Amino acid sequence: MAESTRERILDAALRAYGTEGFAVTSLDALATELGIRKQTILYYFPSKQAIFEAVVDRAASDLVKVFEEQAARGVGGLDQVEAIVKRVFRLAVRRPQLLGLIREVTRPGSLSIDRLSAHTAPIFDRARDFLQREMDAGRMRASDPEMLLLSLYSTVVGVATELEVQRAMGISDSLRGAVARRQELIRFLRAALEPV
Amino acid sequence: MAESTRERILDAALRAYGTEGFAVTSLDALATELGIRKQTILYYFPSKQAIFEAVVDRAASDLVKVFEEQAARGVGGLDQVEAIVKRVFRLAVRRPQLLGLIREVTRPGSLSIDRLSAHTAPIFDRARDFLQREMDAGRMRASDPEMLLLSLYSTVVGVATELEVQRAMGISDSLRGAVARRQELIRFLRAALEPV
DNA sequence: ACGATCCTCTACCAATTGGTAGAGAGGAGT
DNA sequence: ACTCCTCTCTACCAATTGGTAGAGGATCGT
Repeated sequence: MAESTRERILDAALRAYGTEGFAVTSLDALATELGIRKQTILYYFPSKQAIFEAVVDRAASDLVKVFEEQAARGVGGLDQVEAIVKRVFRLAVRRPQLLGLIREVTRPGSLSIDRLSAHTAPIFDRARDFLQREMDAGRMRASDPEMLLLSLYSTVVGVATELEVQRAMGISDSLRGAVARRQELIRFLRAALEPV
Repeated sequence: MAESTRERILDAALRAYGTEGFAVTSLDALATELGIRKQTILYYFPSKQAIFEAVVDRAASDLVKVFEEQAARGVGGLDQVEAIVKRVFRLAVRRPQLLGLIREVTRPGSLSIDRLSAHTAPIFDRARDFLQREMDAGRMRASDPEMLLLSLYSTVVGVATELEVQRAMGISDSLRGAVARRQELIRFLRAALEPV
C-alpha cells in the first residue's frame, strides 16, 4: 500500500483537529472518515491525546522545516521577512490544517503547547537573533526584537488564517484574495520595519 | 438578589466559553460552578447553543459599545488608532474572556459567526471609512483600507490574546508585560501607518 | 505444517453528554 | 382558601464518548 494505516490516521487527524478542532472530533468520526473501526485507531495509538501529540509533532517538524529551509538561504533584511511571509502564505493555501492546528494548540486550555514550543523554540530564538542582527546593522528599524517578533507572528498568522473574520468583513477567501492579502501584508510589514 | 440567575448563567458561560471553549464546557460543569442544577440552566435557555448565542449577543454589544465610545470622541489620524488599541488592551486585561470568546466564535466550525458579524459589521464599515478618510487627508499612509483593517485586527487581537504563544516565547504575561506589549505594538503600528 | 507477529475486527462497558417530564416550593392576586 | 405563575428541583433517557478484551485472519520465517 502507498500509505500505511498509521500515516492515514495521522493525516485525517491533522485535517480534523486543524479545522474542526480536537475536542469536537471523536475517534468514531475519524474512523468513519477512514473507513475503518475506532479500535483500529486505538491499536496504533494508546489514547486520543496520544494521536493529538503525534499530529503536533509531525506538524511542528513540517513547520520547522519550512523556516529552516528559508533561513539556510541566508537572505537578509526585509527581503528575508518577505520571503518568510510568502512561505507561510503558501503553507496557508496548500495546507491550511497545519496553521489551523497551531491555533488549536495555542488555545488557552491546550495540553500540548509545551510539545509544540519544544520544536519551535530554536526557530524563535533564531528569528529573534536575526531581527537583533538586522537592527544592529541598520537594515531594520530598531525596537525590542522579542515584542516585534510577537507582533509579526500575530499579524502574519492572523491574516493567513482568520478566514471566517475575512468572510465576515466581506473579503474574498479565494486564491486571488489570498494573494492580495499577502501583498498588502508585505507592504504593511515593510512600512513598519523599514529603517528610518 | 443583586444578580438574577439568568445573568449569573450568562456570566459563567462567557467565562467558560471564552477561556476553555464552547465544545468542552458541559452544562453540568457550568451548573456545578454556579451551585445549581443543569435543569435550571435549561429552564432559562432552550438549549446549549442558545446559551452560546445569548453570550455572543451580550459580548458583541459590549464590544461595540467600546468602539462607539471611542468613535464618538472624534479623534483623528494615528491618535485614534492608538486610542483604540489602548481600549482593546484594557479590555484584554480586564475581561480577557471577551476577546477569548471572539476567537471562539471566529473558529472555522462556529455556527454563530454570522450572529457576531451582524453586530460588528457597522463598526467594521465605520472603521473602513475612517481609514479611507484619513488616507485621503494624508494623515495616514495610503493603501487598501479593507486589507489594512484586516492586518490591524489580526495584529491587535493577536498581541492582546495570544498569551500561550507569548508564554512559549518567554514573554511575561503580567500586567507590566501587557503594558510593554501594548507600547511596542503602538510603535509598530505607528511606523506602519505613518504617512510618507 | 507450524507458531509468531501483525493487523483489523466484533462485542462490550462505564461515564458523560444534551435534553425531557414533571413534581413541588414559594409568592402574588383574587 | 384559591389558583396562577415563577422558579428550582429529582428522576430519567437515548445517544455518544474514550477505552478494554479478545477473537480471527493474514503473512511471515522455520
